[in-house]
Amino acid sequence: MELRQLRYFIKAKELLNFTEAARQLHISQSTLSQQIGQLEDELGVLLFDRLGKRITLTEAGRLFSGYALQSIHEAESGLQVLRDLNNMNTGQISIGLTYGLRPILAPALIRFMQTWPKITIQVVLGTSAELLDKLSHLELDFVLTFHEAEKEKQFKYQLLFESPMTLVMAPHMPLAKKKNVSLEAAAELPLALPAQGYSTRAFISHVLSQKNLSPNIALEINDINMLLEVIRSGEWYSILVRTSVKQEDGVVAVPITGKDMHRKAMIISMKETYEKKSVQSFYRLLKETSKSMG
Amino acid sequence: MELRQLRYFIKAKELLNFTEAARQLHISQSTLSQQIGQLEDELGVLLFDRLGKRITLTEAGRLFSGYALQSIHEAESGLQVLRDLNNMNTGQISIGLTYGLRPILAPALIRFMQTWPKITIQVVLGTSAELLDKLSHLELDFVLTFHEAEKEKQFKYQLLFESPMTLVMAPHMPLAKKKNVSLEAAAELPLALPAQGYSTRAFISHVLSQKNLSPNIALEINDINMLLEVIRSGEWYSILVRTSVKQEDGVVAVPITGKDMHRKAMIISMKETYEKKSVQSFYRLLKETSKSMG
DNA sequence: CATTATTGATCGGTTTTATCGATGGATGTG
DNA sequence: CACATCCATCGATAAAACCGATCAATAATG
Repeated sequence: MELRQLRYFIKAKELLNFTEAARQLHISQSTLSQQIGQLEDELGVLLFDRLGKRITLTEAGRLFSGYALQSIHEAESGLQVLRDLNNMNTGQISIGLTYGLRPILAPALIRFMQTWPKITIQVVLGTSAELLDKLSHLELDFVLTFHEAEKEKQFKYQLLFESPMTLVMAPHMPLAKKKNVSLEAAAELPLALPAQGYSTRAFISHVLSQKNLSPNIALEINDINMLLEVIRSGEWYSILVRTSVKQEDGVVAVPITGKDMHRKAMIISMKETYEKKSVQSFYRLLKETSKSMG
Repeated sequence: MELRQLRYFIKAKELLNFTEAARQLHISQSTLSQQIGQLEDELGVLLFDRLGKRITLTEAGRLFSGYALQSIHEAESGLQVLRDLNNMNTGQISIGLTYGLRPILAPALIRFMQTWPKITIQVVLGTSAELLDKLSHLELDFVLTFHEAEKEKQFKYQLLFESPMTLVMAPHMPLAKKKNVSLEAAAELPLALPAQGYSTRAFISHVLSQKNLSPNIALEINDINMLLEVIRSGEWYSILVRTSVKQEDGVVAVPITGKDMHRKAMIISMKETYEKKSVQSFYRLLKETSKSMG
């Protein structure tokens, strides 16, 4: 059993396709097939079921993959520790980001890349659930998302800021001059909301159902920028976290009243794994950037 | 970086002697030297300081070794999981044992070897501190020891039984017929005690100093059997946990009064690491064996 | 202090093995 | 039914792990 074989196995497990996995690993398909076979021989069990051309993970493969992943991760953490020790400042950071928090990451990202030019950064957009799943599989260094639910034991949570939910509309709308607006009033309006799957949408649905309100949802859009464009037209209203809306978007955001009508922006990372110097530095940048937010 | 290299590194780190490490790894010294060198090249740091013929771990080596060990351990846990899944019932168990608990392990060991004939068992005798150190370095599956001090977060504790401290003497001594005896009385007697380093000795010293008693220690012996032999002569008394003394030893054990005068026999293992089926079975045997104890 | 033994690094040469391209069988797909 | 796609297998090749011999440095010994 060698780390090389574990790496091959993990990639094959992720893609469930030897040909593609071999391509991504920069080896030939035959090599991958042989190395997986060799690993299976050594372990004494099949890791994949070969049903003709399709392959699926066996129960053994599922059990083993967690340990394989952890083994690889420990070795790479060791490497990273030594890099940090020597201030090599190289390596990669993988960040999970939900759509609503994009405006937060951008400025921090720019400042980070100026101080850590040799670090490669990968940003993965996705839903909160998807990203936390990736995080727990050690595919991400941390996740930036809104989070109010109960905390899981395996994760570490750092609060960045709290931000109120706002009713978003074109500047010329009558409500635009109000200091705030009630959720009940908002539910009556023709709404254009982020599509299902977005954490903001789930949050809105949750608070509405708690108050037994059935909103007037006229439009669902998969993209925040397009959503804002639609709002600017003045036909519809939307409900978004205030920090999702920037000044230059040309819309007005009026806070919605109520004690639960604010969201908590969090950095979520794995507890009890080595945290690279560069990642720690990124946390500081995010917290500084966030001071003015909320 | 491959597991092979990590295994070589760990062995070299343990022995701080490449020649001997290579011998134990069944490879030549030149191979070990090359593989360590290759690993160091890849990591970009020296893991060992070469001061002529002596080698010592560098700071980098110290940092890295924890991750290397963990990486190897995860891979081997994965292997063990699959063996358990297939009821292969092979492998090795390493047990840390303190002297005072030898009588507990022996019967469980015999029954275990009857039901799990293909499992190799390694028993390591040592002081509690030594063994817990080995445990935390994943060199042992579990440790069998008396333990009253506070619990450490990384360990899991399973209570086997509690057993009173007793005054041990030859059967013909006057005190031998008493139901119990006070610590104060015991401190006056000529005592033959286990030597420094034994957990029982540390415990005795601790309770005596708490009561401001200075005992009359006439003899210190490094071996429980020899200690008992000396006691049988009738010249001295000793203080031991009751379970350390068997019927056939030909001595009498009279409980010492006082609420803290009993010791807790524990199974201590690592939290959050995979526990082999065979080890779990060993726990059950130990608990059954212990029911009659205390 | 000179001698000897021991240790780790290095250098060719050998063996092992990881890898590749080609091929074939199996299985979906149009 | 032809066709594309996927994984396993085979022989050949390149890479690497490994070994024995040797050397320099150092510790141990008399």
